[in-house]
Amino acid sequence: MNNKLFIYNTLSRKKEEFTPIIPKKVGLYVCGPTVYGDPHLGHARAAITFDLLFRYLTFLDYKVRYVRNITDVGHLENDADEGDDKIAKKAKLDDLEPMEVAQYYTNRYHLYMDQLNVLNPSIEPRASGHIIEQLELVDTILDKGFAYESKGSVYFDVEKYHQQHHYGKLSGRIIEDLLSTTRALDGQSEKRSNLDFALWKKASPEHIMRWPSKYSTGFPGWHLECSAMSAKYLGDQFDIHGGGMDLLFPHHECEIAQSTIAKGKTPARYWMHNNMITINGQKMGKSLGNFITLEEFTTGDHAMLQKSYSPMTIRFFILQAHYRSTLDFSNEALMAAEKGMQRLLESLKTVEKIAPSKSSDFNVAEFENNCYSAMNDDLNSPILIAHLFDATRAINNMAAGQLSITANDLKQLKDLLNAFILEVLGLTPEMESFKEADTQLATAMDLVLQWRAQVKANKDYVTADKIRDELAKAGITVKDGKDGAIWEVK
RNA sequence: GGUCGGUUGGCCGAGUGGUUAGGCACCGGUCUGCAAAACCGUGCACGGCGGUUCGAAUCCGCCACUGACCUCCA
Repeated sequence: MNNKLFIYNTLSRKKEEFTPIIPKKVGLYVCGPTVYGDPHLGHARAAITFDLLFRYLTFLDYKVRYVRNITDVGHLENDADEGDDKIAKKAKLDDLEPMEVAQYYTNRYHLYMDQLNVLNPSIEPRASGHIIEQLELVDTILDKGFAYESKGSVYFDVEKYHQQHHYGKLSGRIIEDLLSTTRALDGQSEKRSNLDFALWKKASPEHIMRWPSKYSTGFPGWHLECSAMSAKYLGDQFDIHGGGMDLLFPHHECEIAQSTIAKGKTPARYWMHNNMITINGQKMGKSLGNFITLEEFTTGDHAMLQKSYSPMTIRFFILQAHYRSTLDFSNEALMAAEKGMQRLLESLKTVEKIAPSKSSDFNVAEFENNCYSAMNDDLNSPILIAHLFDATRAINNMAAGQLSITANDLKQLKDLLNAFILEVLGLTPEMESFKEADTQLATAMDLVLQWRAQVKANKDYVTADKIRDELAKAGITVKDGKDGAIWEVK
């Protein structure tokens, strides 16, 4: 149906046809993690959502520069009167250098992104490496008269901005409502208005992460880093800005305000936001402390988890829901995803065994069209997966001789499966067997199963069943297949 | 309180003004010494009340419940 890519733009609240500023090139900026904790399921969703976008744009032959930052400074702790940022606070608790903490969690983030088969961005800038650029932005905004100094800190003047521009154009916030409902926080006496946000924050004496500036020794405000780094690597205006829905306000709204003043334009033309993962209907996140880390998923070591789940299962679980919908965590849903994914991936092997016929019962052109239409409709991965399951059933029927396909169609079908399952969705069969093989056990099991096969050949089923039962008690499941028995450790 | 969203069969989760989403589970079947696995097949739905319409789960209104943001968060 649609041969053009449409994406939902939060700015217009509509699906819009995607047209890049420069033909065939895309500038993409996504808010990355704050590295002061282990990556959890929520991080996986954001990363996979924009990995899907990155992969699909690349698949469509766009040259994409994908920038995803690492936030290693600047987040103000809401309960920290002294203006500590999160990383510094954690560092003191752990008695480590702040940068050591940031590096540790950056490494952890990379480790789990690799396991999820999330591609590396083109550039992964760190906020701490762009203090100079951020200070330049502070200067510019001050020069233009939309910021003011107060006790060594610099704040953005939201009310003045709103007189000439629209503060709330992205989030739909109404400034009058915000003024009456914004909470009074500590340290706000320095600000002219509750709505004003920090561009530069003076560091308290015990604050470790600090940089010199003409305003004070301090650190940049959180919203500034994305404005500075996106402009540096993608230009004053670029194509797509992504992030979690929870960043919509105030983070992205503030980015727009800063860039509008400093650069004279809205930084990005398309704003995309992934929805949250919920657990028992509530957002999974730090605030509620109800998050499950990616490590816990792979070990199964969490009270909420009935078993361990592979990173690929998590990836598939996330891709089975549309990125703008909430996705509810449950063991049942995870296990369903696990089984479904295995069936889907198995089709890649099954399709290799099909013998072509003179005629086709399978409409490859329609299948191809369905796959593209699904992705072109705002990256509708669940619909794409549904079509892939339709193909899986057809393939199984072909392998069973119930349906036929010509050699030409078969070739196309294989290509499409590889393209959409491996390249676009980024699922990898190899990573399924990520549990390291125990070769000694494997050797012993081979021996046992050979013996059992002999016993079975002699129709000594009592012994054969005894072997199977005893192994089951030891946690090893034996399944008799057509080509001999297979086993797995539970 | 303000702003915006959601409510789909046992579970997860798409979508559309009239035609089967899909997965998992269940049930039936094929296969198997048996079982499991695998494969094939079937059934079950659109929060409540009104309205618009030839026809609404899909559009509109009201109600109920629920979530996100408004403070760091993917």
